[in-house]
Amino acid sequence: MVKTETPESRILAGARQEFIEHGLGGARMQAIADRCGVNKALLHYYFRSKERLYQAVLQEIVQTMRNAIDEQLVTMNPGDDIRTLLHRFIAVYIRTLRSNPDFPRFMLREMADGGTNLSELIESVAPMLKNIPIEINRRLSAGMESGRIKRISPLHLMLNILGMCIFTFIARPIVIEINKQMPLGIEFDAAFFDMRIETILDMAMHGIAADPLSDKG
Amino acid sequence: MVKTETPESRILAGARQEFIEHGLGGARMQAIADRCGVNKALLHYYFRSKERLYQAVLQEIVQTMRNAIDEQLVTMNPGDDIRTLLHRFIAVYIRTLRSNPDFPRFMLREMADGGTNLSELIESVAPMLKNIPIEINRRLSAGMESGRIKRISPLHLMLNILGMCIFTFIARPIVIEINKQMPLGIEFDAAFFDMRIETILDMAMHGIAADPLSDKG
DNA sequence: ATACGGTTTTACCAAATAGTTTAACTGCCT
DNA sequence: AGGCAGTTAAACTATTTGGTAAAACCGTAT
Repeated sequence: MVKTETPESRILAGARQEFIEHGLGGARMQAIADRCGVNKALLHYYFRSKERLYQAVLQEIVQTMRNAIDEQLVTMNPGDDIRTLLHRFIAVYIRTLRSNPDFPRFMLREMADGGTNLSELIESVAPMLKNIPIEINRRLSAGMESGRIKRISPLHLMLNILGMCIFTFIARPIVIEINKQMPLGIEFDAAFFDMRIETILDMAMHGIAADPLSDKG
Repeated sequence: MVKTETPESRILAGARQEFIEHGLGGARMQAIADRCGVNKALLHYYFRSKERLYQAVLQEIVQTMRNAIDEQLVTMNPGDDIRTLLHRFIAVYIRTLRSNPDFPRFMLREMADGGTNLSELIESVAPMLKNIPIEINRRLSAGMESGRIKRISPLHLMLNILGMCIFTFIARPIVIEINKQMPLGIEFDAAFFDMRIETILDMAMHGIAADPLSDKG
């Protein structure tokens, strides 16, 4: 008799949607209640206040992301070369965000609001922002010394890679809108995201390789 | 006797700040009035409602961006090669956003809110999203046929370049926060943004050059 | 049946807030 | 002085909304 759908979980689900769509300030408790077909009083019964409910939702999302990423990271082997590392890194990002398409929107709003929970969010993304870059940086340093990899600021490299990954999802509504105005036949399907991974990896690898072209002074 | 500071302009300035910091829903008319040392009634005297005031602010921001970009674009010459075009494109983006650091924040919130005004925003950014890419695409096609440039989807290329440019500003609060937790001596100064332009251009150019490395099947 | 936890219903409170109104004030022009 | 546009002050309305209170409802286990 395992209840797969407790009132709490239903409320959390409804609240998550509402918060994602309208943010903390814009969300309405009544709307949340309506979403999950539950009485407004029950929201306060389970979660003391709107603020606490929001925190619960935040925690849930962060936890989901953390798990998804950790799950993928265990496949990362210290013996892998830089290309494999970057590939894994990029794939983790794209795939995890793809299966949690709400996360970027949620995070963007948090950031736009000045994000009181920003540091918490950052900490939750620490595995991505710290551990992996450190591992990658080690390969980079080695590569630089051996001359196979060009001197590049790790920060800039990370900004570039993360930007290419995350912007994919940020631009989604824009691309869809443009697609409406002048159809380009763009679909956000599995193939698209796989192509994204390959393209980003390719650009990153060529970007860090020691100058194969001599179009720079 | 030119009034450089009309009541309207003062109100718009105050409103812009308030809307940027708290969004349409979060902004308070009283707070706007306080910001510019003006009576609340005057807000309604000049701008009928909160919604209209917001629209006015939106228009102002969009116009500012459009002007800044147009201004830079006139320097773009059809005879320029792909590298020059990309450099100009990237520089316009970085520099324009840098001198209007509020814009990304404002736009992100608009997008997070589902952006009723999104299509308008997109149209305003059309010169960047359409005209230039078209010009660049022409060079790309020519380069691809001649074999100097590798086959790459223009959409993916644009997502990559725009991502690297825009994420610079999106990540700003994150980088600052991380810098607090473990100081890396990162400054968002002119040198940093110039370096950003060079790095992005470099990565983009190497990314599109016909395979100089053979690390791909 | 009955006692109980979870749930609903309904009504209500208190605070915040957009917007209105009206009278008074202020500087400027004639 | 008198008038006028711009501006302020302050009280007020109407509405929304988070949160509370209390009574009733309902299924279930004892």
